[in-house]
Order: sequence, then structure tokens, then C-alpha cells
Amino acid sequence: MADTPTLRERARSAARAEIAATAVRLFAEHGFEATTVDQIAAAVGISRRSFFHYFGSKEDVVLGDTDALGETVRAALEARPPEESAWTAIREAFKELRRRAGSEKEQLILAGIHDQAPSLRARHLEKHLRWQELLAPEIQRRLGLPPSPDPDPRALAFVAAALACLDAAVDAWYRSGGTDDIERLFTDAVATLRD
Amino acid sequence: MADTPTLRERARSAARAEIAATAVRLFAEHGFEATTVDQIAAAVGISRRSFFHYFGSKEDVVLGDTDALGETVRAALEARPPEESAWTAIREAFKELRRRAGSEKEQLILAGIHDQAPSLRARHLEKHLRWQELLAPEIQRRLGLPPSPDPDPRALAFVAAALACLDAAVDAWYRSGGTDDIERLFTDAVATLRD
DNA sequence: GCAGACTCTTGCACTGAGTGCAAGACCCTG
DNA sequence: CAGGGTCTTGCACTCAGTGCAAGAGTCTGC
Repeated sequence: MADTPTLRERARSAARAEIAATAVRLFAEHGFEATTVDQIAAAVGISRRSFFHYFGSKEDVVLGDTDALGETVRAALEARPPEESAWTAIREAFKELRRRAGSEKEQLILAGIHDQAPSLRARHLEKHLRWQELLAPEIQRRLGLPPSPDPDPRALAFVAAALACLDAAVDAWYRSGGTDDIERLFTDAVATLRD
Repeated sequence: MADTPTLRERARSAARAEIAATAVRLFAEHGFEATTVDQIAAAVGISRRSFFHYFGSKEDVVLGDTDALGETVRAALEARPPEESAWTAIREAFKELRRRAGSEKEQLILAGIHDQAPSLRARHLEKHLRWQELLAPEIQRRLGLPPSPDPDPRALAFVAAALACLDAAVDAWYRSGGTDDIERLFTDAVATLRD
């Protein structure tokens, strides 16, 4: 799992991070759609083609490594005490996301970029769709549903609903300028579903 | 609301329907991504440019008129008895969607196209994002939450969760080849969230 | 019936994302 | 220093989507 990263891999990570930082700055300045890949590449000092070796798409720069992050959440979910309820376990697993995220200021900037670009929102939701498949089996277990080759739709719906609560919480947090308490927003949203 | 449609408007609708039918046939035959707009236009006998006068994007052909459909659901939701619970009201409002949809066979084909194209899934979720805003105020009322200029995040989360249950139900229905009962899948998914 | 307005359609030219390929630069190892 | 690997780059291409302006068709009032 935790292979020692080689020099190459570390260099690659560093390059990715630098590209992302520059790109986010440009996005914040001029808007996501108005910033072209050529501009990002030029600002970093690489070719347009190289940009696409580091990121599969312009959206990927802002979205981070979907798969890796999804795996992190899955691991956190599986590490929760086995008897914990599905809702509690997933809420605690989501906290891992915040631990991985940057500073509050960075997150607000990202949320702002996110907010103004429909294509980004779409990709964000697509990312959640992949997480859904990833987290569903463990949730299925915790819901007491029998295991199945394809995930049970009830487990999928559960995960999707949890992610929806998370998104609603993050969005409200962003709109409050970072003053609201995300934990509380999330818990309240969940409570509202279950009333 | 129900302005008498002019001849032009009817002609336009008919043209849209014909383009959509042809496009869906091509998508089903060769796949969504593999079918280009030029091919659709050629098959219908119009220019590529005209295609984009009828549909804003390739995805739009499959997605239908998002705004109109969203309005329909909103109207159905508001027409439910005022004292009905939020869950019951939204479940009943969703039934309106099925009433507007085509035959079962058509729906299965659409679901299949949907299933294999990530960009379509993304747009579909984006569509739901817009519905979220549309349906949230009425749900907010039914949840007993005070009205607010921006929708309450709890109401948004509620609507998103309901849409997630709907998607999970439709998806499971598609995977069962149309044999499962969508109503039941939806109800079960909701029950699982609330347990 | 006809002139003028209005919309529909089309072609053209353009931007911008994303991909495949192949050549050269770079770097690590034997 | 020679060899193999990866990294970077340029080039050429596809495809979605847009703005514009000119022509074709249609509907109106006179």
C-alpha cells in the first residue's frame, strides 16, 4: 500500500502541486472558463502537451486525485468500529477529507472557483458517482444488507444521500464565508432526512 | 402558462423530436461518444450548424428539456395536499416524471445510453442540481423550516437525497432489464436512509 | 399580389479541449 | 561512456461549440 515513493514520483507530485497552485491562482483571478490550458502551461513554463501529462483535464487540476481521495475515505470508513451505525461511520470517514484538505482560505478559494463553473460542478458530481461504488459495499455491510456482486441500490442511495448532505454542508459553509460550522451543517442535514 | 403554441413552435417541437429520435438510434447503434454531431446532422438531413440551433449540446438531445421537466415536477409537488409530508409529496411528484416519459422500451434504451457515457451522467447530475434549487423552497415549507432568501441547506440536502434515491432506483431498474418495480426500489431506498 | 420584416438555415471561420505519435532531451545504471 | 528508460515537446488531428453574415423561406400589412 505505502510503497516508498521514488524520487521520480516525488518530483512528479511536486510538479503537479506547482501546476495546480499556479492554475488555481489564474482561475481565481480570471475565472475558470476564461483561463485556457495554454495560459496555465505558459505561466508554469511548460508546454501545453506536458500539462496533459500531469492532468487529464482542466477540471482535474481543481478536483484533485479523485481515486486516491476516494480510497482514503473508503479506508477511513472500514477502519471505523464494526458496530458503528452507517450514518455515524460515514460522517466520521468524511472528516478524513477535511484533514487532507488545505487551509481554510484555500478551501474557500477552491469553493469559489467551483461555484462559478458548471463543468466543474458536473465533474465533481461524477467524482462522487465513483465514490458511491467505492463506499457502497462497506455501507451495505453496516446497513445489515446481504452482500451482493453488484452493490445494493439501497446502499448506493445511502452513500449518494450522504454525499449530498456533505455537498450541501460545504456549499452552505462557503456561502457563509467560512463562518458556519460544517460538522453541524452536515449533522443537521442528515437529521432532516431522517426527521 | 399554456400559451397556445404557434405553428412555428409546433414545427420546432416536431423537428426537435425527429432529431432526437434519429440521434438516439445512432447512439444506441454506435455509442454516444462514438457518434459525432456531424453524423447526427447528416442522418437527419440538416447542417451541423442547425443541429446546434435545436440543441445546445450533444448531451441535451438525450437529456430532454431540463427546465421544463423541472417545472413540471415543481408544479406537481406544489399541487400535493399541503399537509402531506415532504417524503410522500416528493415521491408522488416524481411519479409525474414517469408519466411524461416514453414507453418502457424507450426508457431502457435511454438508460443504456446514459449508462455508458460519463459525460452524460455528469450532465444528468448537473440537471438535478438545477432541480434542487427549484424544488427546495416547497420542500423547505413542508419540512417546517422557516422561509429564507437562499434555500436552506437542509432542504437542498433533502431534495438531493430524494433525487439520489430516484437515480438509484432507476439504475437498479435498468440493470434488472426493466423487471424490478421502480416504485418499490425508490421506497426501499428512502426507508434505508431513514431506518 | 407585393414589399418589407422576420425567422430559419447554412457555410465559414474560429476557439479551445483533448489525443496519438514520434523525435529529441534528460537521467540513471551498468 | 554506452544503454535503456522516462520526460518533454511539437505537430497534426478530431470534435464540440460559437459568432457572424448572407441567402432562402415565410408571414404580414398595404
